[in-house]
Amino acid sequence: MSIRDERKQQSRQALLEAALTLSTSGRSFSTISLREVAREAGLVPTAFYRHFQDMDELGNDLVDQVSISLHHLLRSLREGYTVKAGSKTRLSIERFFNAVDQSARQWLFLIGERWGGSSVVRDAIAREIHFFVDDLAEDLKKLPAFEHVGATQDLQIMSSILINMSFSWAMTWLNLPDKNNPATLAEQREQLIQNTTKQAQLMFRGISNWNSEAGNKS
Amino acid sequence: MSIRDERKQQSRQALLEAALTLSTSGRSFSTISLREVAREAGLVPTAFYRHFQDMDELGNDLVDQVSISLHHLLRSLREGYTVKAGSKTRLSIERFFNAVDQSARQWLFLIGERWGGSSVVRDAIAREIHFFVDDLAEDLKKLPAFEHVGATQDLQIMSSILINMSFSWAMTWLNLPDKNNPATLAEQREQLIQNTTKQAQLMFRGISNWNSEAGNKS
DNA sequence: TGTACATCAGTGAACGCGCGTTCACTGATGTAC
DNA sequence: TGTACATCAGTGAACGCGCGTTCACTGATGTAC
Repeated sequence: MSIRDERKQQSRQALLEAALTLSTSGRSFSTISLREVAREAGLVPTAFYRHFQDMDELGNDLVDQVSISLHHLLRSLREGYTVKAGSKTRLSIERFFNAVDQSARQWLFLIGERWGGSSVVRDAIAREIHFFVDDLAEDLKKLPAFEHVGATQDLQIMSSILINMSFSWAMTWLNLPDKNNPATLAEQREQLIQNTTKQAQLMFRGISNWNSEAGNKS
Repeated sequence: MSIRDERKQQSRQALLEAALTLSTSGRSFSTISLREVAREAGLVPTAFYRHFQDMDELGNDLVDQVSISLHHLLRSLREGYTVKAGSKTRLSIERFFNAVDQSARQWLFLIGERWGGSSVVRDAIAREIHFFVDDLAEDLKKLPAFEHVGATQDLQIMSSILINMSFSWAMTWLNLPDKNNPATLAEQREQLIQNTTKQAQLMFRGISNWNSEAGNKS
């Protein structure tokens, strides 16, 4: 890549970074302006147009980039899990929250903008979440704990629950340090880890008692 | 109430309605302007200030109003459930989606703004969801299916899962009629009802195999 | 009941501001010979 | 290798627009007597 192309990519990346930071600092993607993004990236507003047609295009590309990064993260989390199968649920939850902390802005963006004010971003995220679910279902199929789940469709359903629950967990975790804390952050975190662990165990109990043929009771 | 007060309340309500409609028509609360809300309500922008100090105050009051309406709806749904205990899960899910359709704007607002761009609205919604969870936990305690769940904290956890899942279900349901539909709306709905029913059954299997003392396996 | 004054929801003009977008430009980097 | 021209990321001035907010106002409704 030529010097010129390299610098162009740097500016482009600076714009994407700026947009990600601004949309996850208490505001949302649809409330930030093109001029703000350019300013934060250290560029003049008009330079924005050398990289994106408008904020919609940047939003779409940002969803792609954030999704790739979270996809890799989830994949490595799961590989750790497969290798150490039989390890305690709590440990997996702790690993998950640790990963969430390391990619906090990405999680805040993806979950916060899932039902956000930009239809372009919403659609792009829906697409990516669909991939996440498919990919997880594919992996679950290989786990011993899921052997008894016959129907592929049932795996998809479980995968979809897990993804949705993990989004709730991540967002709750990331929103802990607000409120007029009755407890310290460490105490609140310990409490949430325990709650989340129980939620996950509840799920796995449901799964281990699953029967793909007759699932129409109660 | 005097004629003047009555008319004032009508205008106030028109502003709240306008804000609710505008923030659930593909955009979000933080992207709509005070002037738009006034326009939609049939008022001049300056009249807005006779009712609310600013959009934050309107947002806060809107969360209150929407929460009350959904609270009543959920309560009546649950009463129907308690009376007809033992009825099929699928029927409950169908009743739920029916209720969601009837209060579509309220659901879209509450779930969409839960992680939205306005911090005032986000905080107000967090508060209300906390009430929802407490209230549901209180009700679960009375159901035969939950008798064996000893710890009050465990009931809170189950309640919190159910609330979060029902939000996912509602949002998925309300977003069905988009996408480049490979199937008709009716087919997509039938599919979603089946999936959601299975998800609920999975949950209840986890619950009926729950043991409050030792929940630390797997 | 009728009159005289007070209240106050809604009006309309005006303001300064940040916005998205256009345009002609500059000067460093790339390319052809 | 050196020169002459082309490319194009980034600049800076300018535009028209909708915004939130102020202010003095109007006229229907409420209140006191």
